[in-house]
Formats: sequence, structure tokens, C-alpha cells
Amino acid sequence: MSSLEFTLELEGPFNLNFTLDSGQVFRWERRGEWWYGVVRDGALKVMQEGERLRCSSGSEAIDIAAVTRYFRLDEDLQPILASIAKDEKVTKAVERFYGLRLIRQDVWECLASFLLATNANIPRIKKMVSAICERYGEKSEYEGSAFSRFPTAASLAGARLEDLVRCGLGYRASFLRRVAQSVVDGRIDFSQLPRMGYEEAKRVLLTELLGEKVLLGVGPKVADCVLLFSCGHDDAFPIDVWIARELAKSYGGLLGPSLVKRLSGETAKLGPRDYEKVSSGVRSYFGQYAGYAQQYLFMAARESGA
DNA sequence: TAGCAGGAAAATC
DNA sequence: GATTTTCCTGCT
Repeated sequence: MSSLEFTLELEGPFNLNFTLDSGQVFRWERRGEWWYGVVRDGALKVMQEGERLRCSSGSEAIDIAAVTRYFRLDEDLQPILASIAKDEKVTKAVERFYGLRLIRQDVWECLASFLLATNANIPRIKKMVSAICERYGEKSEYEGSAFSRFPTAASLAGARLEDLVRCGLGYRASFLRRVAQSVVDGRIDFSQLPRMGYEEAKRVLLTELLGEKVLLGVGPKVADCVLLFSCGHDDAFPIDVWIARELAKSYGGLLGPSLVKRLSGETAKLGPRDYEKVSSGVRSYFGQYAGYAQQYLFMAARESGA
């Protein structure tokens, strides 16, 4: 297998470490100065040196264009960050994690990964994802050692439930397999989602997933993650427990007293109706790049909470 | 709509 | 070493 080495000259703000350690993606592993990951079907290692991004990929297909697209380096981050700096809270988060970018990841990988994220923390999510990749992903070689691609929907649809459970998925195993079967059966069409507006894309995603009235394990939060991290809907605003607590703490005026009270409880839980209410509130507040605000606030909340 | 279960691992005490 | 929490969803 041939490998490809190249260096990107970074034009705008970019911080590789923040970007890969922000809970958007679960397969990147840091070894020394390099980050090792899998983009599409090829291995890739990247390292940032100031204004440069050094890359080495195990596949001809993973070239400058592919890396630029993956990290969205052709988009100007500066005006986006300026547009979300609506208050001191988010402005401080932007300053602290300056250069964090949203990644354009594969839709199927994104959906499957966040489906596994329920009731789990990030280290555990990484373990589960890694386990199904090793068990079901196609193997290739890079730098003399094997790496696994993310499993195809077909390979997971045909998996034995007990084998998935053995990967540490627990009750998530049946959710994942059923979603995989839906993809294989053509009940879910990802290709049109980026072209639609946020509202329509979300409705279509949830309808296609839920239309068959089977237990699928994909609700509004997972849908928002898919729309934001893999469909280019930058106005999507996934609300997880960290963000919910942050909103209750610092954005009470936006939510109203009753929601603040509910979110301030021990478990910051939102029903579907409240989720949409909070979601539309923050989306109109932060604007068309609300998803970036979410990602910066998430990082800030996680740092201060830990 | 509010309450609860779900499996297992990490974080916390 | 026990308890609590964990980037949530579906059922009752």
C-alpha cells in the first residue's frame, strides 16, 4: 500500500487538539505529537505545527482535498465565531478554545456513534466504537500495523446480537442493529439531508427512523448531532446534559423560569417537547451558526465541570 | 407528562 | 469498595 505525505498551510484559525478532543468524533487517538485516525476508508495521521498541518495518509484517496473537506479548512472560521459571540459566556468559551472547528464526518458513522452515546461517557463511547470497528470493520494496514474501518451498515445488520453485546454495547446493541437494518433496507436516505433546511432535514431524519414504529434509539439529540456533525447544518444545537446545565446556569432569561427550574435539578432531563422549546430558543438566539456556539459551550462546560 | 429502566464503565466519595 | 454519574430514548 502506498502512502501519501503532504502539508497544509492553514489560512484561518485552527486548533487540531481542541477539534479532535471535543466529543464530535470518537476514533482519533493521540500518540505523541501525532493524531491517528481513519477518514473515509483510509488511515490518516495529522500533526499541527503552528500554521501548518502535517499529514500522512495510507491511501491515495485521502489527499489535501479530502483533509481540507474533513476539517472544513476551506471555510472562514473568523466571521462564524464573531457571529456567535452574543454574550460574555460564549465569548469567553470562544477565546478559551479558539480554533476549534466542526468536522464533516461520515453520516453513517456519526449516526451509529451517537446512537451508542446514551448513558455513556466519552471514554466509554470510544471503547464501544473501537470494539465494533475491530470486530466488524474491514481491516487494512498502515505503518505496519492493522487498522479497522468503521463497520458498514450491512455488516452490523448481519451481526449476532450477543456478539454486539460482547462489544460492551449493552441494551444499545439492538438499537444499533435495527438502525443498520433500516439503512440496508433503504428506509433511510442520507443523501438529501444536507440539501434541506434544518427543520425539514430533522423531520425527515426522525420520520424515516421512526416511521416503521420500531424501537430505534434515535431521538432529537442524536438527530441534532447527525445534522450538525455530518450534514453541514450548522444551526443544529444538540442539547446534552452538559449543555442543558450550562443553559440553566447562564441563559435563564432565554429559557424562562420553569425550564430553568427543571434543568437545575439533579438530572437535567428534557422531555421531547421541552427539548424542542429550548432548541428553538437557543437557535434563534445564536443564529445560523448556533452549532458552533454549542460546541464551544460544551467544551467550556466540560472543563469547568471536571 | 412525569417517572422509570436500561447495562456497564468511569468518576467520585 | 460502594455509590453516583454518565453527550438519552422509549415505554408506561
